[in-house]
Amino acid sequence: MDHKIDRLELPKCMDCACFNLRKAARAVTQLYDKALRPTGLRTTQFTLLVGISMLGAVRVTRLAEIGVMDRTTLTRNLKPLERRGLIQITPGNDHRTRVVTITDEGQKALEQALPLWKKVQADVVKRLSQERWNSMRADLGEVVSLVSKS
Amino acid sequence: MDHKIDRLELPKCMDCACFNLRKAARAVTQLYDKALRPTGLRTTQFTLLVGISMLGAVRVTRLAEIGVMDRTTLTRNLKPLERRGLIQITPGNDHRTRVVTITDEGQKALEQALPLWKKVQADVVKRLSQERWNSMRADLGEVVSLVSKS
DNA sequence: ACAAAATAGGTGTATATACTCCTAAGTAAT
DNA sequence: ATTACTTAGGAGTATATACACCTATTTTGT
Repeated sequence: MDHKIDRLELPKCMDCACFNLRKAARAVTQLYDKALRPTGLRTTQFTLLVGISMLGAVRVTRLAEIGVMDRTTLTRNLKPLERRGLIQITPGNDHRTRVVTITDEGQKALEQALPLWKKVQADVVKRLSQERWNSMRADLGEVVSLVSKS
Repeated sequence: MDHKIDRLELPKCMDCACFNLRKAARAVTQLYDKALRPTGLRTTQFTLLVGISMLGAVRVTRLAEIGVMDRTTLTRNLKPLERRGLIQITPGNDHRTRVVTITDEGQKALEQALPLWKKVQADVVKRLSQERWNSMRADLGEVVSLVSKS
């Protein structure tokens, strides 16, 4: 019994949107994480700190929605930040909720990380060209909204 | 001491290439994983099976390179496939190497998964439009090659 | 032939991701 | 007021990801 899959079918799978997006995400993550390494922050953590700092005080579920991230994923991603004292998680007025805020330590870490992020971001955008990155970012947004409506 | 970060600095971070790529990757992964769920395969696993099936017999490091994936990540990603008997890992002629091959079980799983993948892929491409996906895929490839040359 | 260098790969550890199932607390129906 | 429903969130489990460090094997320089 030879396989029933046509030899021409499998190469098509290299066009997989999920594979190509994940691959690109892995690649840039390595680049950004390396750039942020002196701060001890991963890019995921940096992004969370930025969001928390901007929002002031935010519920867990809301923060998860913004990142198109599962709520339970966010809970786990907050752990290392809390352990390092960069954020605080306290019960909200609605006693079901938990509110996340950034600490002074967190602000300081953010100040330290910001110039490193700016450098690697500028480098990536420059090498892609600003136009290409603009259209790419729009496309990525389209992908996200497409999935949200599923 | 009020924070020294200009109020206009943080919103710029929402343009982060890493954040936007990871976010989009999370979104599509949820879509594809859901589509493949009846097979018990995650999209990552499906992609690996496709690659292994196409390449016939491939060394661990080579397979990792193709996916722009850390070698040790691949090692761990192969584990669930091996445990389910979908692939085999055997020592190569060069006794340092390990060669990965797909099993009959793996071929069968692939046959089962292929139409489900085709459906979700076609759906995504259609909703994005073929043109947009084409340009997007080219952009993603550009990102990967950009990072590889760092 | 043998020591040094290079190569292939795995383990330990830590983070990232999400599904299923569970508890607690608020809200609505009667 | 009490029950039913809904909402917010965590815990258990499993996969995904990669860095630092380790071992084993091959290649290379002499």
